[in-house]
Amino acid sequence: MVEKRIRNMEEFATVSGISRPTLSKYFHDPGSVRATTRERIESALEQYDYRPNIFAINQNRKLTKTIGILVPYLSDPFFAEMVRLIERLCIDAGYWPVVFSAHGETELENNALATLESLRPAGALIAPLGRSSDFEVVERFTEEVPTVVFDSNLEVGKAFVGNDNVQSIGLIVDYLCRTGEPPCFFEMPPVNPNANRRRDTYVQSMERLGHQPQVVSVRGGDWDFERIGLDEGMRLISERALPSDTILCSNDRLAIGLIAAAYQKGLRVGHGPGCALRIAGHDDHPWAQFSCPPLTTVAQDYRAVAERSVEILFKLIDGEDLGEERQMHYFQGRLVLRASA
Amino acid sequence: MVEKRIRNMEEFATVSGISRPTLSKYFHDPGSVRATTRERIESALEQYDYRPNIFAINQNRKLTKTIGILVPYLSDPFFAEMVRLIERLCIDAGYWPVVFSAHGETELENNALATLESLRPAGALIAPLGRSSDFEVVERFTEEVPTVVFDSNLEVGKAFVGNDNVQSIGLIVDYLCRTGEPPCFFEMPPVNPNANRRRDTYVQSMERLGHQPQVVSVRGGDWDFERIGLDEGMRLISERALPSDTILCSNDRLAIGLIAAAYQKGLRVGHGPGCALRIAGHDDHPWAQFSCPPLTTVAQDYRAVAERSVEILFKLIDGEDLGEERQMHYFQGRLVLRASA
DNA sequence: CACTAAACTTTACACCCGTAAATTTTCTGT
DNA sequence: ACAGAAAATTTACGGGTGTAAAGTTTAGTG
Repeated sequence: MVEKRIRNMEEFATVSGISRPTLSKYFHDPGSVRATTRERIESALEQYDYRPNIFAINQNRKLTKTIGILVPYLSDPFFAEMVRLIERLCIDAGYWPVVFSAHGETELENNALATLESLRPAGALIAPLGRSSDFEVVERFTEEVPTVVFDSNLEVGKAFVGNDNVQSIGLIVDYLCRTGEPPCFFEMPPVNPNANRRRDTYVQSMERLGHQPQVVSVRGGDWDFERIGLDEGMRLISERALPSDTILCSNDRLAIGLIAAAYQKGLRVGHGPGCALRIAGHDDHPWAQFSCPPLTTVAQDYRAVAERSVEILFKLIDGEDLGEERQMHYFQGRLVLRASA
Repeated sequence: MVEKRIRNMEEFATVSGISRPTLSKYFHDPGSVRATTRERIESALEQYDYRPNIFAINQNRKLTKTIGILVPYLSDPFFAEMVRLIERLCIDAGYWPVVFSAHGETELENNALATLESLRPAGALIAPLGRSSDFEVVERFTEEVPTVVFDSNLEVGKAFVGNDNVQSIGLIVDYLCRTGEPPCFFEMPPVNPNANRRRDTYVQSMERLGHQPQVVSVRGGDWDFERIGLDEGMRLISERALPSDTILCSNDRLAIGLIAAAYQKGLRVGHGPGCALRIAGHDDHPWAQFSCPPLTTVAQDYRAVAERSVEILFKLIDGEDLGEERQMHYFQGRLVLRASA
């Protein structure tokens, strides 16, 4: 590595003895220049530390290599895991993923979308806040940027990829009814369409099986799900307000909080003899297998959702026609039987 | 909102009746133009949807408003939480945080640093991988970009902010020795300097108190800590290989896995009568309070670390002289007594 | 109303790279 | 060795904004 700092492509052209337009071609696609030229450039790159200025590049390219990823709450292990998978797929495809979190707030989601749009990304993968999203803002964004919506099905963009909540909730309700007392449904005020869909499906599934649906709704409006599960769970147990000894939670985080509540109240959770409660969740969060007892739940197919989302986005970016209809891809949940129910 | 799309600042200058240099000043700092002018600009902004092109802005500014945040593993709840706090502080200060994760891999860390550097950020807050970081790459980065290192004290950059592991481990070792059988130390191959420091401090603390230190090291080299805690915990319990009934884990994630192992082996964890094991952790991870039983641990001061890191970075960015010496800020841990030990 | 400082406008150039067009060099196959 | 193709070079312009310099308008003061 030589002392001299290269400040722009012009200088690098001088020291490498390659013309600037050829260098520009090379940096855009190394395969587009002759092998001998490529070797000369690359040996120069080893001597002089130079990288093209990203801002100047993107200013002129209609199509940047940026892909925006927006999630409602990055500290939620579900989204953390989805982002991890998606990022990897983007990187491996030569894109540059940029992650934004709405931190659960409408205003920050709008900000993130605005910032993202001004980055002129090739495309975006977004999981909207849902209920508290500013619909028109999100819609306008999707009209400007090729976008795949995942997880939370806000009716915008050209495609949606997510979990088939009707199938997955049906699966676990069937299981719970088949193996013990029919479940009640434990939920908090829904933050997105998934939560509503899950509750409605629970009700329908119970009715289909000839049982009386019983929904337990507790307060709490932020993203601190385990806390809500714990606090409200403690209260419900104290007040003996749970209408069934089998509790299906709207999601795993709530279930983990509820399991903690049961533990602290001295109630044994599980399906064996001597157990007072059965608790089941939904999602198969990364932490679900480490609760005590491990959580029976329905696994969302994280990898399938991530892969299909990215796949469709790449098609959109490549200008492939996906037809007039808005595409919807639902992946089936998979029953994960552990000790809690 | 009017139909016509504004394509650049020139056009916006025409429609708003304000000259382009004044607009440029306004977008850089709204307070730098006269109130009447500001009002005219802002009323025009309501009519015409215009935002300056980020790429063109940053191409000319030596100092961008971008702040890079790099963590070793974004799905780790500790880092997810740190990123959440840091992002908020940056946004509130008018900066534009960009988050990168090394996904636990040296190569991706190097990539992220390279990408980040080419963004010409005003500054960066990085938690290096540590042991598997490419020291020279990280060092070179910190020479180019004002950087605050947090959590993992790689000896680079102008400042480090993190937890005082000597104090915090001393605290919990004291507590455990005072209230029951002296602890053994449960660790996996250290991924960063913190893990080493914690083990060494454990050994010293035990010797200081006149006890025989006993370190249980298990294999496992990735970031799947709970899994390691569970699998190796099951093995150790089966083989009766734990040298003490009190186990201090290198971090909370390991402890949560170990608690799950104890539960699955039918061992009661806690400090009451009838308990077979005491298990303690370190960090006060967001999930520590929801384990069964809730985890006794030492809380890192997340907020203090985030705030001090950002504060120092802003000073660095403002060109304040922090002196020749590399600054090191250690925050004290706080004992969090719950039911597990 | 005159004076002054602050704020604004006009003009012009810079930043770094993409890219098109015309020209020259190099490679490929016979 | 030679024609034709492929690839490189030279030249030139454009993109959207920052910013400096010089000139003009505005606001504030007495």
